[in-house]
Parts: sequence; structure tokens; C-alpha cells
Amino acid sequence: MSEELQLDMNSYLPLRDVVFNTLRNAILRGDMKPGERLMEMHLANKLGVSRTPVREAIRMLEQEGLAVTIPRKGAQVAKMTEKDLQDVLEIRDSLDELAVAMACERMTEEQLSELKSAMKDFELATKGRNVRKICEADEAFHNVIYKMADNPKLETIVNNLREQMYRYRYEYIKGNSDYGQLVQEHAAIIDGFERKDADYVKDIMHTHLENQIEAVRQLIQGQE
Amino acid sequence: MSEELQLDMNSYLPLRDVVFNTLRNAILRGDMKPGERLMEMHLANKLGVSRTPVREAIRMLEQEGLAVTIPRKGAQVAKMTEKDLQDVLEIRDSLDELAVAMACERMTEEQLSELKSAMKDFELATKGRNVRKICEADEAFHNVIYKMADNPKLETIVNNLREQMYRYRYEYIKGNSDYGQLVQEHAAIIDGFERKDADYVKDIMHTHLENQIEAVRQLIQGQE
DNA sequence: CAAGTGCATTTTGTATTCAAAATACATACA
DNA sequence: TGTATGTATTTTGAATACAAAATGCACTTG
Repeated sequence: MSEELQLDMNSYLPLRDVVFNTLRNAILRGDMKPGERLMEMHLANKLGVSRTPVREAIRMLEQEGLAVTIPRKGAQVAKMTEKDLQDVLEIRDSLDELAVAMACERMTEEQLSELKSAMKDFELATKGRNVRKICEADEAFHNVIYKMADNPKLETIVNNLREQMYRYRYEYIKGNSDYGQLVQEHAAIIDGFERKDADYVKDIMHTHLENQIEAVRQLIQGQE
Repeated sequence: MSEELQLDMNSYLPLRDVVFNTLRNAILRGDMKPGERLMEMHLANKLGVSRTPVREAIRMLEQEGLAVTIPRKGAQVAKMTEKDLQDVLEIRDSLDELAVAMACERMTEEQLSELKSAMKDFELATKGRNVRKICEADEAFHNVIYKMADNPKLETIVNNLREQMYRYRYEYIKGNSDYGQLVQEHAAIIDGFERKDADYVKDIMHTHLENQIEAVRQLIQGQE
């Protein structure tokens, strides 16, 4: 059997996954705001499917921490409290360190140039006005780093933690227009990786993360 | 799968949650083995419910990493490869360190005595023959530590990582009958916490974890 | 006017039904 | 013999149907 046919099979996804991805993106992009209700019928109509795949998608979102369900009352987009943010950052700091240490040990040449190209993409994106592009380029850059650590479970966990913050960070990046420092930090991270200086990179990553906290914190406080 | 899966109908929970808990326990206890198929109709009949709550429970297990679904082929209890184990341990080491550091800063007197009483329970359990009791007592002991860190997200993540190993560790504890070292390590951990010596506790925790690796690794290799 | 009360409506929870894909197995054919 | 092929059966995917709980609101009553 030819590879093309199998590729076709791969492109087929159950509706529950299509719905899941759709809702997930909507939440991460802020199209659906924290606290917003996820009504099954409503979503099903909107997406042109029945309630069944919508319900399954909600169960998945729930486990990812993007939705919260109260039995017999329904689901809503998860809100983050300040404490939640603090807790998430604490863990991310720790796992970023791990990722950097592992990346320094395990990274390949290809991955390093991938990182460089991701940085260029980011720099380019900051020159434009498209906030979504900027966010996505930044995410892509960091994704390369987590990939370099060659630990898929770590990647999954960190991505999940980052995802909790995205929808707030998007607003932050939208409000901010000084991307110079971010670009500089990315450059420093690459410099550190080239020298395989894990401690140096850890330090930059920490600052990088720290810089976002106050802004996200304020947005969370603004939440009703 | 073992003979009878029984639903705990006492609690006022949606069936999906009851089914989820039932299946989750069955997997963690090894009543359902890695690779075993999770057939919707079969489980629904066994549990006396319809397929709908079973499907939703499977979606939840999937996100927890306890089940793996192949579209149109169905779900099965997740298997762990050696690489998976290694990856999980890497992360756990890191998060254990974080938990210990935070616990040393934030723990209350009550929590410390809770830990002591958890240790006594464990010691007592090791005197008996009930392997499940021993496992549960050990888990309870470590749970107190993660609680002391006062970071619910961390607790969730670590518990999920531990859960990946439980079903293998259960076999390990069953096979082993020398619990002396485990008891000793628990005592050392408490000693360290009393002195708020985070580095000391981290070290013991690391050893504690390391001790389990080889046994679990062998069990995983024995997997078909 | 505030606090219930009852009823219609909405929404979730669960079961059932129908469709489509995967699987197993028997049969035909080279 | 062993490799296709067809067909019945099993199993999953998705929609629909029905039951139960929550919600909103007009209306009553103290």
C-alpha cells in the first residue's frame, strides 16, 4: 500500500479532535474569554456537529486545565487566579532549568540552526503589527528549546503550563510595543546554547519569564 | 482484566466521573494491564451503564496518559517504554527538588506531624502482608510532602507522573519484601524536614526514587 | 416590597439508534 | 499452498431521543 493513501488516513481526524482543536485555539487566542460558558448545544450548532463530539472535546479541555466543569451546570473557560499564576511560574522556572540542562547535553547542530531561524522569524514578526504572528513566533522559538531537551513528556507538561498563560500573555504583548528586549534575550539564549553554558541560559530564561509576570498579573487582577 | 469491576454509586457524581475513577483505579492497581483493550460496549455492560459515560471517561483517561486511543480502533491501557520511564524520572527528580525546597519554606507544624503519622502508618503497613496497603501508605506519605509545598498545580503534575509508574511499582513492591530501607529513608526525610535542610532531603528523595528505577525498568522490559 | 412558589424553558446527563470503519473468517482462485 | 476477495460480525463514530436538574420569570402572599 502506498504512502500517499496512508497520509490521507492520517489527515482524517475524529470530529471530537477537530472540535477540541477548534475550541482550544479559540481559548488560547482569547476569542473565548475566561469565565465564558461552554454550552454544548450552542457550540454544536455553531460548529455544525452534534453534542456528542462537543462533550468529548470538553472532557479533554477539562483535563488540560483550559475548562472547568460544574456537574449539571456546565463548563466554562478556566479562569486563572494570581495564586495559580504564581504556582505555574514556579513550576515553569524549575522545568525550564531542566529543559535547558538537557538541551545543552542533547541538542544537535540542526536544532541549533532551527533555533536561530526561529529567532529570525520572531525578530521579523516584531517588525510587523500582527500580534498573533508575534506570539506564535515567540512560542515557536521556545518550542525548539523544549524539543532540544529530547523529552516528550517534559515538552507536553511545559506546553500545557505555557498554554495556561497564553491567553493572558497575548493581551500583554498586544498592549506592549517594545519588543527590543525580547529580541535581545532570544539572542542571548542562542549565544548561551552555542557555548553550551547551561547556567547562563537558565539565567536569561528566568529573566525572560520574570519580565512577563507583572503584566500578566495585572491582567488577571482585571478579571471580574 | 479482573473479574468484577464495581461502580461506587454512593457518591453523587455524574456517571462519567464514577466510571473514570473506577477505570483509573483498576489501571493503577494493575487489574487492567498495559496494552489491554478498553472496549466501550464491554465496559458499559460490565459497569451497567451506556457507552456515553464510558466514552467520556476514556477521553479523560487519555488526557491523563493512562490510556491511548487510535481513531476507529479504540483505546487501550497505556504502555510505558523504558524511554518513557527515563523521561518521567528526569522530570520527577526536578519537581521533587522544587517540592522539597518549597515545603521547607512553607510547611506548618501540623503538616510535619501529619508527615510523621504518615510514616508510622507506612511502617505499620510494612509489617503486614497487604501489598496494596503498603503502596497506599507510601503514596500517602509522599502526598503529604507535595501538600506541604502548597502548590496545587505541582501536586497535580507530580501525582500524574507518579501515577504513570504506580502500576509497575505495585508489582515491584509485591516482589520485594525488604521494606527496611524504605522505612529508613522515610525517617531520614522527616529528619531533614525537621532541620529544614532542603538539600539533605532532596538527596534522600533522589536516592529513594533511584532505588525503584531498576525494578520498574525490568518490569517494563518484561512487557510484551 | 421582599420572599417564596409554581411552571415553562433551557441545559446537562444518559441511553439509544444509525452509520461507517475495522476485523475475522470463509471461500475462491492462481 | 497461500494469497486475494467477499461477507458477516464487531466495534467505534456521531446523531438523536429522552430524562432530570437547573434556571428564569411571572405571579402570589405575607
